[in-house]
Amino acid sequence: MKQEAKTATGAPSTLWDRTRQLASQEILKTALRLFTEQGYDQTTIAQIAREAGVSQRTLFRYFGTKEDLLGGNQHRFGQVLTDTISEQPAEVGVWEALRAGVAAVLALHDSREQALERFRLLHNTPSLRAGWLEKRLQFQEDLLPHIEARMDAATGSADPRALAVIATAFACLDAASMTWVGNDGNGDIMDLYDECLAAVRG
Amino acid sequence: MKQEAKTATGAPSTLWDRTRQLASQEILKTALRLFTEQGYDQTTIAQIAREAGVSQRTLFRYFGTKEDLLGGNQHRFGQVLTDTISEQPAEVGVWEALRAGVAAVLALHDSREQALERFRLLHNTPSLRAGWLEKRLQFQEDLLPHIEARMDAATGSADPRALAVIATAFACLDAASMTWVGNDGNGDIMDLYDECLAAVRG
DNA sequence: GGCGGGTTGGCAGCGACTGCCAAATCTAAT
DNA sequence: ATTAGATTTGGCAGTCGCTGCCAACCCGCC
Repeated sequence: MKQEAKTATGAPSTLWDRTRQLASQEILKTALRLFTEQGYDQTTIAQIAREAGVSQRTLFRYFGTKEDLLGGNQHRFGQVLTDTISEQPAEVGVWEALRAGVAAVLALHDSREQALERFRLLHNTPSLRAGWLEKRLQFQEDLLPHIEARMDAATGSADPRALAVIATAFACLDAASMTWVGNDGNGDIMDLYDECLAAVRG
Repeated sequence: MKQEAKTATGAPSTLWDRTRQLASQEILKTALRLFTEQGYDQTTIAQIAREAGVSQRTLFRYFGTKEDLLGGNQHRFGQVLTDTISEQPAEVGVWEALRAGVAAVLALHDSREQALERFRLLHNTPSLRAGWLEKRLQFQEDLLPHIEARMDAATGSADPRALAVIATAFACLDAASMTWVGNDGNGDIMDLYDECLAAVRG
């Protein structure tokens, strides 16, 4: 296992890796199809593996958990988030920096339809929501030092303010996306996000 | 199992229910002890059942999931929250009403030590955190109409503001309790909560 | 052709959780 | 007291997500 040349594109070199990637995509596609067709909880790993033409064991080697099959490369979300925020010029305020990060993450989706589909699945499946929220917690933790640096906050643990600001940003994103889904994808999420923040910061 | 008992007049009357309640408490106590002793994930249902003197099957009949063993009254949290908030006089603002609800819920814990113990378990065990967050989502949903009524918000789903306010309150509670745990229970959570809210609302 | 490193698949097993069924128990009526 | 009826309990098997282990396999390389 050697992952070099990440980020898609170009030459995956060895034919081997190409096969791997193909299998990976096939699994992902099958999983997403079954999830939307019959629901997340009603779809078993065994079924996905069978229809994708791999063994269960191999499926688990590609994707460690069932949640990972949702495709979202959710770990990339965190990467993009922290990267975008840390790239903001120093004089940019915390709220603006966070807004930029949120926008960058939202821009990751291929299409509005795909985003809506995923969001809907996420919001309507309790077991998925839980996992997502947990991942969000990880993001918050990763973001902490960057935000603390932008405030006059000490990095000690006695100051909850940076954490509160981050959590609030996520809370607004949550409220916005939930409303967005409820509206069947009409309107712009970022507008809703701004509206939420305005309501909170009065 | 037991015999005799004509204690006339308890509110719960039937000796039967009393036995049930006893068993329930025994299970809860055993579970909490084992959780703090060896960690949540390292404790199996089989072990709890064995040490509590009931069958696995019965344990699952009392508490539907392992998470429920953490302190059964989490569903009461939601009750107290919504009750407290809806009891606030109409002229009280949303933030104040939410603050009252948070304070009421925090007052539910028997002691500071117990609260700290539970919070620590919650914050340090990923699987537990996820479940807790999901329950919080339910609370948010239950709270929505009450908060919307206090704002000029329409009850339609197009307005994310009420949701954002609620989610922000929870976010601040999160940040506060996390900091509190990090500080080994020193200080008052409500002070931290106020600090968080101040940082967010400028 | 043969070799070594990474990959695959199957199998057994764990832990949470559920359905089913029979035995033990409590409650109420005879 | 002795029934009958409604509950509760425990055990057993089975599902589902997930992991460890091991043999078979496929690749590029000598």
